[in-house]
Order: sequence, then structure tokens, then C-alpha cells
Amino acid sequence: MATDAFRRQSHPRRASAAQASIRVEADPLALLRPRATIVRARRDQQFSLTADQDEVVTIVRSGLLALRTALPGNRRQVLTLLFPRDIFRPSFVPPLPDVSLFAAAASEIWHIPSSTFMALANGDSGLGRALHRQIAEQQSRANLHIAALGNLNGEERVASFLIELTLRFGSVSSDGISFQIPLTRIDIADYLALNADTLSRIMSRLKTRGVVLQKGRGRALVPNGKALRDLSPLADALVSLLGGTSSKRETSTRMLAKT
Amino acid sequence: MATDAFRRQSHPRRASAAQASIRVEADPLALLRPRATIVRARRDQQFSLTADQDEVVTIVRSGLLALRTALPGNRRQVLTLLFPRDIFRPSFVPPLPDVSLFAAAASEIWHIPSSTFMALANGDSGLGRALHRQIAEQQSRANLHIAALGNLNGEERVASFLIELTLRFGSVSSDGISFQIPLTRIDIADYLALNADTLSRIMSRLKTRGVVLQKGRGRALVPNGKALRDLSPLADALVSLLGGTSSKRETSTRMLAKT
DNA sequence: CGAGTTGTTGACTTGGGTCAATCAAGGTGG
DNA sequence: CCACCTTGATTGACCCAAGTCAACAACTCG
Repeated sequence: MATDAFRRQSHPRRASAAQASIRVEADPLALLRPRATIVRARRDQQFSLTADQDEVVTIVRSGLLALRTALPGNRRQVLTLLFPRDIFRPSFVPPLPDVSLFAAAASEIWHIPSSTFMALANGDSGLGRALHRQIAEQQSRANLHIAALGNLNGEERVASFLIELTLRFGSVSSDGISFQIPLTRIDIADYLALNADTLSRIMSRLKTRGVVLQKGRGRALVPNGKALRDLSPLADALVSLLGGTSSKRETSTRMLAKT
Repeated sequence: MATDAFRRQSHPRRASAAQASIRVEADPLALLRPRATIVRARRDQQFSLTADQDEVVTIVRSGLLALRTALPGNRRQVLTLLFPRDIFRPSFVPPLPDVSLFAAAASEIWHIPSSTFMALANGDSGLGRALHRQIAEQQSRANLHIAALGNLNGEERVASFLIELTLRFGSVSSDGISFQIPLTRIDIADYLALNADTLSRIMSRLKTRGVVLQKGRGRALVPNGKALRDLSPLADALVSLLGGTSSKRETSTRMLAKT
């Protein structure tokens, strides 16, 4: 309800875009398949980031990639998580000494030479628009992550991350939203700019409060979406940015929204 | 001048290289001038973020824009700083409740309808490439900012910011690099995710150590680039991302690099 | 089954946030 | 021109969320 009101106020365009995309479930980027090299990656597999003459564009089709950097002094940071549909180019990587792209979960990835990609995007206006929409969404997510790192405390950041996971990977059942946690605690901590110990403490706290339940290794259940949502100031933004692009997500979205 | 260059679309590089400076690399985005609405903004002027049917693309030509959000509980964050050449679209803004774009310094801005912009970028491959290069640089900077917020302590973040300013706005003289500080302390603090009080303390500390010197209101001098550089783990990345694109910057870059 | 990860928890420390007092710098209007 | 007000900046005293260090528990895989 708060989300709806808020959408009307400040982002009328997004609301209509969301409506449109319910109809157009198939993504135009799928058209690139015949020109792409399809790569299946195991968990922890590394990708080369050497930018050659003709840069390679990477499109995530399933799974989860992470872009990680290590600064001197054992300081690590996961800069971005790349979810299905996301587009990655080596030129997005800042010139830091120790950066690597790796699969956080088993993933399918398409590689396309930049020149081919651009030629296709120029030729097909639907594809071109899809490309720009996708890049804009990723910018938007980067800005959201900046807001999270800059303003939220540990618990709020963890809650935001869990909301993101439910929206991305959650499936709804009678007892709540259950989802895979495709990252190790350490990677999650690096993504949220928390210490692994602190993250563990926060997770324990959430568990004893019943906000999330452990369901075996790497799986979790959120019995009450509203309770989780109330823990993150970015909940509305996350739902409106990520929610409602597939039928599965739509139910998680409703689940999160319900009072 | 820009009109002239526009007529010779086929050889834009040569055309403006002859006029502008010793610089080989011209600015293909300057070609957009005839189709743009030119806006001059005073300090603190706000820009509307209501995205209409046809989204407007904003290009910063001079000055400095800032994208700020305010989360409930008086928490504010400057998400991005937009420097000259930067491209902004409303769709880059995350769907947060209270976001505003404002001029942090007197600025010149070009507005172009998205459809026009895309048509031109599709028609002129030089312009298309410049657009993608620019977007990639901004992604890269966003990632760098994430790394800074996630891993650096207050002093390192402030040092990184000062390095960025010297590279952007610095001019070299016999006694060091002097530059304008185009933001209030509060905005800087919001950008660096610091408290204004803490920022003030850090600045005082740097002043007493002689790393930066106050030169009147809103102006500063860095007598020794190396000393400043040593305070930021991101110094190298900043120099290689921002340095060496204009003759002025080149000298700041050298100044920062010298031992 | 042991070795090596990965996760959890406790005790202690600390960087930076909060609150409050004070000062400096512009306006603005009389 | 000055008195007044607002906004921004600085500094001190105090406090707390999260980091650090260390011990240990729980899994995973040769």
C-alpha cells in the first residue's frame, strides 16, 4: 500500500513500465543467443577480466556472479552482484589492483563480442531499448547499494539483502517465502561491508526473533514478509525495482507486501 | 564551434582536435549541442526528476551536479556526483521516496529528449561509442565509490575525495595543487557517508598535518601530492580512471604521482 | 576418521556518531 | 551603516555499533 502510493507520486513511468512488462514476459536479450558463446560455470569459477581489442560482453542467464575486489590490508569488497539478465562489461570494472569476477552459484553465461553486440543493438530498436533499460536498472541498483552502505546499519543492510534474495529467488509456500542463499557468509559480509562475525551475530538475532529460519545449509525461510520488510528502509525501493517481473516474483512481492 | 563540428559528422575527431587544444581526444558528445536545450543553473538549483513519456537525458557540460536522497530518520546520502561530460537519466535513479538532483556549483547542462539522443547515437557510430564509454566510466566510478564506502575509514575516504577534486578541478602552481571545493561540508559528508562533525574533525587533522591548506572559503591547496596520495588506497585507481584526459589534469596527475 | 573450511559466540576495543556549545559568514531590512 | 537572524563549520564530552581476537562447533571431503 505504501509502495503503491509512493509509485504514483514519484515514479509514474515505472508503474506503467511494470504493467507493460507483465505482457512482454520474454526478454529481447534472448534474441542474442545465436550469436553468443554459451558458458556454464560451476560455483567459484573465475572469469578472466583482461579487456582485449574487442571487449566481451557478458550476459547472465541463470545463477549469480559476483565482482570482488581486494584492497591492501585484507580488505575485500563485493562490488556488484550480477543476477540473471544482467549485463557486464570489463569496462565497468574500476582500475583496482585485485578484481575478480566469479560465479557465486552454478550459472549460465553468454559471451558476445562487444562489436557484435553493438551492431545487433543498433540494428534492432527493441533490443537497443532493452539494453538501455537494463543498463539503467543496474545503475539504479548500484545507487541503491550506495544508499545502503552509506546509511543503513548492519541489521538494516542484512534485511535489505534478504529482501533482495526473496524477490530474486524466493518461492512462496503456505508457511512463508523460502529461498536459496547462494553465497557464503563471507561473501555476503563482503557485499554488505560487514565483518563475517558481525553478520553471523545479526543472522542469529534475526533467527531467534523468528524473522528468518534456517532450512538446511544454504536455504532459508521467511515466515512473515511484512516483519522482514519492516526492518529495511529500502524495502519499498527494492520491491518496486525488482518485484513483479515474473509470475514467481509477483507472488513474493505480494507476500512481502501483505500486512 | 560545436555547430561547425556537427556539420562534419564524418570526421568529428579531426574537426574539433584542430580547434580545441593539443588534446588528440575530442568530445563527441559536443555534437549534440544543436539538438540540446542549454540550461544554466545556479548553485543549489533543483532539477525535476519526473520522468515523462519521453525521458530527458541530461549532460553536464560544466560545474557539478549531485543526486541526493533522504531516507526516513534524517539520513541523507549523496548517491552520485555528476561532473562535466557525465550523462544522467531519470531511470538511473532508484525508486526511493525523496530523491533530488541539484547543482552543487554553477553549472551548464544540456537537456535532450531520450528519443532524439538515441536516434543520434544510433546514426553516428562515433557518438554511440562515446556514449557507451561514458556510461561504462560512470559505472566504474560507482563501483569505486562502493569500494570506498565499504572498505575505507573516514580519513581514507576524505583523502580519496580530495584526490578526486584535485584531478577534476585542480590547477598546479609552484606551491602545490589548488582547487575549488564546490560542495558544502554537509554535502561532502553525505557523499562520503560521514557525519558533518566527523568530517570537520578529519579536515582539521589533515590541516594541522599540512596535507591540505585552507585558501579562503571553498578553496584549498595541497602542497604535496604524494602525501595526500599515500592516505588513500584508491589513489592509483582514481588517477588512472580520471587522470590524463586534459592538459590541465595531466599536470595534476604528474603532481600527484611525483615522489 | 582427521584436516580443512565455514560458521558461531564471547570478551574487549575503538572509530565515528550524537549532542551541545560556540564561532564565523553572509544576507536582509531598518 | 549596524543589529539581527540564519546557515555552516568547528570542537569537546560522551556513547555505542561494529570490528578484532580467540576459542570452538559444525560441515565437507579426501
